[in-house]
Amino acid sequence: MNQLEQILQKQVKSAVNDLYGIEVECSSVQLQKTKPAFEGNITVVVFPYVKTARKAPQAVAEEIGKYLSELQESITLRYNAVQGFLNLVITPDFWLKSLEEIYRDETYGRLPQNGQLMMVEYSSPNTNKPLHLGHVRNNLLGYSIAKIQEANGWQVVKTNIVNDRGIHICKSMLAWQLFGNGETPESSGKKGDHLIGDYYVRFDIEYKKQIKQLTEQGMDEDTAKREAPLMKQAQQMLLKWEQGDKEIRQLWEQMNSWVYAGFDETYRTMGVSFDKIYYESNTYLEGKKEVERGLSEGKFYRREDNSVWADLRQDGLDEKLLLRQDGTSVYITQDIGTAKLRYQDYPIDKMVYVVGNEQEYHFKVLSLLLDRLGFPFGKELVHFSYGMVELPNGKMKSREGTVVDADDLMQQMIADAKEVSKDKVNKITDIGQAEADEIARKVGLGALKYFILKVDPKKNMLFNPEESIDFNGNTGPFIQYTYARIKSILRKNDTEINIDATTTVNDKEVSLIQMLTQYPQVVKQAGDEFSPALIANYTYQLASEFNSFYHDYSILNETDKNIRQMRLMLASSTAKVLSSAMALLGIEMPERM
RNA sequence: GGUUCGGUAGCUCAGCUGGAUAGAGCAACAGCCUUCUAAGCUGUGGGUCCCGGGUUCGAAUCCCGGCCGAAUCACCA
Repeated sequence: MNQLEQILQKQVKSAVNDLYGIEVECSSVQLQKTKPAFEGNITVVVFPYVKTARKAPQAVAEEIGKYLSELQESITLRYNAVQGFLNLVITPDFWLKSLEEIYRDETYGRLPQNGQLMMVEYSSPNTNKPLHLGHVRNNLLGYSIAKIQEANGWQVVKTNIVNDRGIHICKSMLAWQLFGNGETPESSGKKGDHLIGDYYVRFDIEYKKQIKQLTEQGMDEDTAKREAPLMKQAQQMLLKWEQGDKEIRQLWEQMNSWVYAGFDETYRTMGVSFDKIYYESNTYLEGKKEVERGLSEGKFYRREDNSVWADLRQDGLDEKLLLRQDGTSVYITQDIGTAKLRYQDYPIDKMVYVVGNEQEYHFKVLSLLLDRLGFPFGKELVHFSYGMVELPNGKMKSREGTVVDADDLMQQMIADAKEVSKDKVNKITDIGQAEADEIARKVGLGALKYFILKVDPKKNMLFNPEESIDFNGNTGPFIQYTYARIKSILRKNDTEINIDATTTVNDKEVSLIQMLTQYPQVVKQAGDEFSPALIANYTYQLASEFNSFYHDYSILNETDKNIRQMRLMLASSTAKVLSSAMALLGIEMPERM
């Protein structure tokens, strides 16, 4: 709800009351942006009043229009009525005042602190393989959501739960032990996470060989999978890990440290960060304790085989295993422990889990279990569920080698940006190699981030590795470029930026100002709906609108001083909003490109 | 099979809390740089908004029923 809408809703409310005796809520007054085919900035939809008014839509629109334009405090310059649509042209004075307010507001678009704390969990990698495109979507969404909620007044704690234990890690460790010959990141020059990932793949290859061998000897496949020596060894290793075997723990710590160094580098390149990192190796025992407590309080039950279960049938779900018969914990058990520790560490008012939609069932169960265990936050948790990234031939599968590696992808994007910008940047003669590299980095990553974030998070999205991500059109670089052009103008301006109340504004200027006034609502809505895509699409429209204005009108060469000043203010405000909005997406803006 | 989500231009996506003639980008075609950065701007062509009913002044949008696709319903995480 911005100022324009507030004023008009109030005025329309009193109009229909005075004219027809209809009582309406301000919020029920329907306003929309005027379609380009008609003259006007904003349109009042009068259909809701025609029945009670017992007049034709056209007449009602005319009457309300007349009323609005004749008010003492009217902001309506002209109006026209078409069918049931009342199109209003708002006074230049109103637009100029709005522009100046935006220009002067240092924190435009940000809501004041609401005094509440939101924790956002995202990323949550396994430590047995490097990050891929699926993780990239997760990380970008998580980081952006954190920024957006901050702008909406929340104190945000970004957190990461690292899945650093379990059979999958043992597989990598075992393969390294058996086939690694002591290879290290240093000795091989590989990034730590990639090194470990290679051994995870190696395990799978050798494991499959063993299965094949066993089935050829006449064993059925399921048995072969269980009986393969490698699998047995991996399970053995997991058991030793749980028992705290020194040698295994040491190996585990060694390999994890390599992976973390690799992840840190990926996160740094991606530009995401965390305020607090949790490790499942530290939280799963807490989870087991909570399950034991629930058991003793009669909230869960033990089967004859010693396994522990929760009965969720009354909630429309099924029974859920919480502890295996050997007492080891499962995925959900760890999440219970992690949740408990987090609430011990922080006064969390809202907990958000950025996790793919494949885990919707999991979070329904988690919510119910936490609630049942007496945690007041159980019911309130938010599973920010996003869609998968698909390749042209379907889902990414690590085993089939169809994953798009995060590091490779980012480097490729930066290289592409370098290629594209080579000629263009050369036009600006004083850009050196260092700045050129920095520009390529921002542009390449900007293209990637925008490409991913502009899509509605709920939906699955398609990535075709064969087609490079665009740098033209509805893209990150388009917006960065618009920003760089404005900054170029502002650098060349040496006059003070002020505004004169008698200045005129043309259609394109009004359109731009109007779009700028919508920014706070967009931020609010993006926060309410957890949707960076709303920010992305708004930013594109704003940049697009500016480019059209830029093409048609000169700023620095405008001879009318008042108009020039107003345009400088408009350009500056546009740059401010563009960069503010892109920051909410985690996208950096180059000053030149 | 149950549940959830999706189906809009050749492709990738907006629009979905009901409003005017359904929008962008890419791709195709035609124009615009001696003028603040052409990663830009302007124009042309391109649609059974999956199908069928219903609700009403009005439906891509809401409801019901189909069809198609995805996810999930693990002692994997």
